Formats: sequence, C-alpha cells, structure tokens
Amino acid sequence: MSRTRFTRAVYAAVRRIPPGTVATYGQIAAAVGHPRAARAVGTALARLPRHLANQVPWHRVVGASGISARDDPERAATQREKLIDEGVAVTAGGRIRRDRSR
DNA sequence: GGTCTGACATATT
DNA sequence: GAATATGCCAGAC
Repeated sequence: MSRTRFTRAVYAAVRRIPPGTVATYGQIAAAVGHPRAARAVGTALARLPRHLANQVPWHRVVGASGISARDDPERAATQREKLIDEGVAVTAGGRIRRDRSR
C-alpha cells in the first residue's frame, strides 16, 4: 500500500486544521517535517481515498494563491463552497482572505 | 527500479 | 501581478 509515514502525517496535520481556517501546502509540509515538500502534500491529497476524505478536511488545504485544483475544476468549486460554508472568506477568484490563512 | 507527473513553494526578472 | 527557473517529495506506470 502506498500510504507512507509522510502521507499519514499529512492527513494528521490536515485533520488538525481548526474549522473556519485554511492552511497552505507549504504549511502542511512544514508541519510534517518537510518544508520543501509542498508538492508531495499535493499528490498525497490528490490520491486521498474516499474513506479518508470523510475524515480529512482536505478542503481546508489551499495553495499559496488560494484554491488551485489544476487537475479538477469541480474539486475547486466544491472546496470553495465548503470553505464558504465553514465561514472562510473566499473571493470569487478562489483566493483566501489573509486573516483566515497564515 | 528508473522515469514522469503533479491539488506547490520560493526566488528572480 | 504574471512569467520563468529551480528544488523538493511522493505516487503511478
């Protein structure tokens, strides 16, 4: 199975994100001990299994410029709506207000 | 087991 | 702010 220690650490870190708050991939990567592995965080979440998607608030993880979702625009829309539903201020461009991130 | 791809970041121009 | 270049790590083939 592909879920490595790193991946599990990422899931754990994402789970620790407080509601109504978003974290960047860089922050997650740094949280698991790999400040330069933002990309790995992306792939790990991209291959996030459904059963884990239920317990991991992946929608709280955004890119440095907000929601990225270069692979699936639908995902971006879902993520944006979920964030808005949680009270996160997401602009029309998919960017997050600085007081909610960082 | 080597290579390509990718939900990225940071620095520089 | 946008475009370009480089580094980083894990997953899929």
